[in-house]
Amino acid sequence: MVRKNSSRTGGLEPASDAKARRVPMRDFARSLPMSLLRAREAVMRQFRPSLRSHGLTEQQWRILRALAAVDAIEVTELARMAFLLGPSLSRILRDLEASHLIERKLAKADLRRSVVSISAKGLRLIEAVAPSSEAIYAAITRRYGARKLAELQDMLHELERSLSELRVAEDQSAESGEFE
Amino acid sequence: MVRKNSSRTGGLEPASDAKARRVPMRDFARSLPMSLLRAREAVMRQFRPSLRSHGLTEQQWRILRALAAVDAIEVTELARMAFLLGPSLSRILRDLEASHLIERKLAKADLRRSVVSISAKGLRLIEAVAPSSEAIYAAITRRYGARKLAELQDMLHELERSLSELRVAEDQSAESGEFE
DNA sequence: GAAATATGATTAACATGTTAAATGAAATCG
DNA sequence: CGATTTCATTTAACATGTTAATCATATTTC
Repeated sequence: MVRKNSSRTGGLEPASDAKARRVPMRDFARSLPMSLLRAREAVMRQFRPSLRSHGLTEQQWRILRALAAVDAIEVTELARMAFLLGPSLSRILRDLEASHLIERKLAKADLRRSVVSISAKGLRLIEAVAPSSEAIYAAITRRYGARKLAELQDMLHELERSLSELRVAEDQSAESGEFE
Repeated sequence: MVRKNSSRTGGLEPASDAKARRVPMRDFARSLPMSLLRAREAVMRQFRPSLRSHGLTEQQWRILRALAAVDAIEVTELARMAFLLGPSLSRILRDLEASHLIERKLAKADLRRSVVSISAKGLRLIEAVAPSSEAIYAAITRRYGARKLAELQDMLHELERSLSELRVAEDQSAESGEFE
């Protein structure tokens, strides 16, 4: 029910032929991943200039904010909080530490782990950025509507929750395709 | 109204102090950007293994699908369609061309522009990937609910639309903060 | 129509995403 | 307790995101 038309057009001149859509599928531009990507980009476009004017990337800001919410935290837990993969986090922590925005020390009980915390300098930076960040968030909320925004967040969390129960289909080719 | 507590804690031992939150702000993990990021990641986690088994990245797949929907298209328009920045697109097109999945030629009327189209090999690849891709999308729709999914997409598009009218505040520090 | 300006596309440089492999330390097994 | 396995983190390698700069071609201006 998917393989619409097997238009094997042979080796034709690609631009001087029919202008009709070849493999339509589910109108690509309106797919869920694209909708989510575009919406997130529309939001981040509002924040990036402010962060950038303070020399911060989006991810660095996420880490500093996560650290500001706790006293100290292990790297793995920080990755979960800031929703970053280990390798990204590892690099960013190295740079933030070099900038003296965070501090790091080994866990006494387990030398594999290290514990990260924000520095006084990092806190000052957060306090410098927070006002414009809050103002932007408030402007977005005003524009879109606080009620609708809360509803959207609920639906996003529910999407995330329901997909967490869906096992990913690894080698689809070897399975019959039906799961449940 | 933002600068909650200016807890300039001096040069203290960062881990042996209070465990209370220092700069709470808007509970960071539930911010709109994080919600959108997490939701999108939950969705893409379903698709990536299938794409990967065909040697495709998410972005390469977006480009091929966009190209499959048209006969030929200029690079700038393709960037708009696939929602990619010029530099990313430029690199990916170079690689896709080297793999003979796309074809490229100069526009006769304007030698600055080039026109891209999908190749027969590219079409075959799409037809090979589409079934599992459609199956995954169908599974997501079943799980979350078709009605709710459509509603979510509407809300995302409305968010994107309403933010497009919000001018970004460049140098917040130099402005009085109110816009409208 | 030559100089200045604007535009389409690419390249450069640096940061992050993504998967695999490596490294070092802790836990487990025999 | 020594070998194996597991675990936390980092490094490696490659692809993309992001902004600035470059390059070639078009357009505009005088």
